[in-house]
Amino acid sequence: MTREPRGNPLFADWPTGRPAEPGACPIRDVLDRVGQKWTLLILISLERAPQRFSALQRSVGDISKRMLTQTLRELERDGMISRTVYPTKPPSVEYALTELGRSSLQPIATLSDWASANHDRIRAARAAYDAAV
Amino acid sequence: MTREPRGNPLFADWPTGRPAEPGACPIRDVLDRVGQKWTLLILISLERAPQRFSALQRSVGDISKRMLTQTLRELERDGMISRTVYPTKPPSVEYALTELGRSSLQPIATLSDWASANHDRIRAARAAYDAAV
DNA sequence: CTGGATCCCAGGCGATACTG
DNA sequence: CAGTATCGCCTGGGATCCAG
Repeated sequence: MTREPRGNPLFADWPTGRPAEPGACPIRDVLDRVGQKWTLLILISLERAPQRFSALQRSVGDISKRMLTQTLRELERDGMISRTVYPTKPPSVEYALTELGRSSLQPIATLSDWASANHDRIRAARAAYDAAV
Repeated sequence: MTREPRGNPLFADWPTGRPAEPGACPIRDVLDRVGQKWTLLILISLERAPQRFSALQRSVGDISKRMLTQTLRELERDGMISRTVYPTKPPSVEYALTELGRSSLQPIATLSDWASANHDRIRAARAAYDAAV
């Protein structure tokens, strides 16, 4: 409640804009990932069962190979999923959630539940706002 | 667990790409908002106290007027915040969380807690991944 | 003081074609 | 099968100037 020199210390290294430390803020860091177009779809799809590249692509829907690869790489780098290569004649690669990845789905479910529960209110608010143009 | 014609029904209208229904999927809908660069900062900043435009701008940090205005509009449209104009000589406008907005901060806090708790693991995973180039 | 209008760039993302 | 490479579009978002 006291004065702060420039906003809340909490915010000090928040915005992504700061070129200082990439990944400085945990929340931004996680949110930037989760906010990406395909991340959640992939995580949820993998929650049902470990899957191979093409199965994943079919499961997720209309994702391009490019984005599937890219998102999988990022998730792998973050330790959310594992990638196992089986050196068969046509190579097959299986992706699976790690413990970390699985644990992330719990808080995400909380948010998702809120979204489902309040979506009607949001839509109503939008309709009202738009009507009031 | 049965066969689905084209992936999980859950995914049917998920991706933002679908021009069919904007806001068809609650989770995408909410996530697209929350994933935006400034949304969370503004919500959290307003949680501390209702604030006026310029106070908000200072509080959030290095946000431009453009983005502040835009994000506030979207949040207002979604019914997450309220906007009250006081017709003083130089007009002043106060923004505050609505009940809906306040309620959204709870699930967000859950996610945020997870992020804080696991950020070290994520950073470690990244370091390991990058080292293994 | 609180925005709106405009300009412009970087990056996200899709489509397509090629490879081990 | 599981990617990689390239291109090109479109949007997010910063900077700047204008207005009530």
